[in-house]
Amino acid sequence: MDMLQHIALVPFFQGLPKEQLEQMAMAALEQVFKKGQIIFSEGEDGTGFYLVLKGRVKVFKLSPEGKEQILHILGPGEPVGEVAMFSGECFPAGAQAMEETRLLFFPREAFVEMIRRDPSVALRMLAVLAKRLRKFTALIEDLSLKEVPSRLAGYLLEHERSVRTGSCFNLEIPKAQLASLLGTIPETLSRILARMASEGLIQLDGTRGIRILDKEGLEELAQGLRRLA
Amino acid sequence: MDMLQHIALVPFFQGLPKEQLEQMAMAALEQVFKKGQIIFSEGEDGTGFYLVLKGRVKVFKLSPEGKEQILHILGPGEPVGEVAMFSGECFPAGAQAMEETRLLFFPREAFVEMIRRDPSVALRMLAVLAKRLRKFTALIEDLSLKEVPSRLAGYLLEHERSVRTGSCFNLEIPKAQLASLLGTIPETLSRILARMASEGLIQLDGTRGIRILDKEGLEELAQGLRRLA
DNA sequence: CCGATGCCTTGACGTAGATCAAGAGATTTC
DNA sequence: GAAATCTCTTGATCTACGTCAAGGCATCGG
Repeated sequence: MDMLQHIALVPFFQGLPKEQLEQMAMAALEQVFKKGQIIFSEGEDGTGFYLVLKGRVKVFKLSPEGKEQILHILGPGEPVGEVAMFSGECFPAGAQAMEETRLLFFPREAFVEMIRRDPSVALRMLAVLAKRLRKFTALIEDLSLKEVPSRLAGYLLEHERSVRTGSCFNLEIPKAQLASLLGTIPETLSRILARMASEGLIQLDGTRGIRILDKEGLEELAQGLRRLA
Repeated sequence: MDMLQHIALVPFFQGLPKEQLEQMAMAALEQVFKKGQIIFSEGEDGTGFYLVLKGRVKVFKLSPEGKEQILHILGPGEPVGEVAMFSGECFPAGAQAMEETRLLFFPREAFVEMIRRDPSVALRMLAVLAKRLRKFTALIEDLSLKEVPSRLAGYLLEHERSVRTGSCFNLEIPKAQLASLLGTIPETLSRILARMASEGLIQLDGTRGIRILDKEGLEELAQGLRRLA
């Protein structure tokens, strides 16, 4: 599949005239990253942005003591590294491939030029950034106003639709990563999953399998209306 | 001072051709809010955005139990409520006037039209959203990876330049608000200020006065290289 | 098939910070 | 200028969660 095909399939570019797509395809540079490879590090200069074609990328912060907070996990069709590009400063966080990942890199100039030709591209990007701000708002709320069981319940309800097998589903990331996404550590996550299971909210099945037994209960937990015993 | 004058002075619109400014001035609606008045609430629909002319606005989240987390405090020249407008969903947080405040309201359509006429407006807005994302990243990092003394030290260093009187300066917000901005509560903030004072890092002077005695010490604290005893 | 390496779980313990409660200054109001 | 209200401080306690340490289960290479 050639570059133009790739780009045309990305929701972000849907509905754009063919010349625009061709122009972007010309400017784009495909890059492949192996699992665990660093895509960029906090503090580096951003001269453009990436678009995920395949795989998953985590964007994260590290504390001096080595604790990690995942800011978001991005999959196919989502842009990465655009904040540095638009604010004209360095990357505020690092990015790493969580699995074999293919990315397209777009230099800043090509993108700015595209906006000049078709301002609707700007509106799309504004919508993407606005959605991202909304997600960050939710994360801030979680970290500041909710406790871990609440956050976890929210996550489970949101990702119920992940990799299903039978009536259960599988977490699509290792538990250590989930802990880092929820702003906690693996030990705590493990304990809370066990408590949820013992209260009949969920059923654990092997390392990654989870079955939701009491959806309402989880929803109450997520909203802070209920607490674990 | 008429509307056009106001708009022309806002950094956000600087350098735009006169017709554009006139167009925006036509579309803008001035609104005045008293101290404490709600500008919009979480969950409402956003049909446009606001620009602060005078005063200060806080954007915040509330927990079911009533605890507040301030997301940011916006002053003259800064836009408010743009996330809802661009993402096409409801406001993700509430906004309230912290003092007598004058705002300009711009309906969504007028702004979109402006972008079509001059795409550079979109780039400015992208830069604003990107900077905001960066600030949220820092807040997430604070909440997840730093402890309160660290966050407070960072705040003091950033706002040293606020309202100065002599060699001290005054906090420009009440301590309860500062606590909410740092993701803690007034009692904890009070205790930590007292500890900083007893360690000779700062000197407290009345209700809002603060003098920084040991800037390096605060910087080490902010970076997590040092801890309070 | 078996040891090794990495992920996950469980237990005992420590601590930052929230909660509850009471008082001390400020600031406003009439 | 006294009363009332608001804001801040300080103390005693509680608790959610992190830390440290050890053991259980997987998956993988030989």
